Amino acid sequence: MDLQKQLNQQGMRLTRPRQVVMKILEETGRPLSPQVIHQLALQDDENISLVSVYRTLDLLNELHLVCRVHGDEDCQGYVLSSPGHHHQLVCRNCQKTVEFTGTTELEPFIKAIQEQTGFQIDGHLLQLFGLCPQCQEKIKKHESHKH
Amino acid sequence: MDLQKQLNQQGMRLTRPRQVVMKILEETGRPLSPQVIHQLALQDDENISLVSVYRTLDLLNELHLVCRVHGDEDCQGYVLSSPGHHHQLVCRNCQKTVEFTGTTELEPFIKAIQEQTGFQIDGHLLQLFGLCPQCQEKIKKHESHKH
DNA sequence: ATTCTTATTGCAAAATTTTTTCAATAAGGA
DNA sequence: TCCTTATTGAAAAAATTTTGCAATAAGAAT
Repeated sequence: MDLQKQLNQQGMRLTRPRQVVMKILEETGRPLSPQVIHQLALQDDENISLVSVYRTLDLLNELHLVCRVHGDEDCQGYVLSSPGHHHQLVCRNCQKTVEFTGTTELEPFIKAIQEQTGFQIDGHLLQLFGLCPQCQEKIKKHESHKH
Repeated sequence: MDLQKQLNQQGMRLTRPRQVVMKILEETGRPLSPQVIHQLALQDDENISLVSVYRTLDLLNELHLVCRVHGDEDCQGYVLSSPGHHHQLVCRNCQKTVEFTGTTELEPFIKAIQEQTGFQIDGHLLQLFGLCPQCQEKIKKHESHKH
């Protein structure tokens, strides 16, 4: 559904800051911190405030239009996410992030843990890390130059 | 291996703050923020500084003796983690956290994603959420009282 | 035990990040 | 075009994290 409608239905409004944040996340396709989003907006001559970036990210997060991505050390970083349950696959070199699904494939695994631990499992957080095709190439070339 | 030895081998020292942080994490078995760890220490009459808690957590994290746990909204929260690759299963009611292994079971799944996306996957973050046995009981009782 | 070296601490201050307040603005239904 | 009010931006407050440095104490050596 259209963001405009989705917001209006709930008495909310599609404002400039919200459009800008969405656009930046769409175009970048990488996890971005509030600060970085703000700077990119300024570079784009969109004078939105950092405060609005925070507020917008909170909102989009509640609407499940973005999700957080967690690195090993740092947390923080938001990427767009499609409706429904998805997982993130992040390039550890360029941070490009793609979604993938597959809760079904996880089911038997989760069932097993459930039985082992007695926990009643009802949610999960799964992120994969690796090298995207482009970065694999880059690094291959770089390696060959060394020798 | 013994923490004392592990530190000394690398020219580091087992200090009071480090012992205290470890002890609190061991006893609590739940993800704790630096602030909370600090307060628990003070309650225990261990006058360590918040700065040391931060520094200790960084250190333990590098040594892979603790790991971060990420909630849906917030990040932040450290729990002990055993050597080797483990995953965390967190009770969404009481936060009690247990580890589980099972990278093997994940392999075929990861392979599939790898082929779909062209990424070369070399790491992952997996956390499960649910209710621990005790909280399941509590909630069951609570429910029955309502009716 | 005692001494010596230096890793580590704690404090104070700085830097950074996030939240709050509130008047001014602008989104969008009427 | 008007009207209501959700949302914004600016400033300030609050909270979190990092840094500099002198004092301390861990642990190896004597």
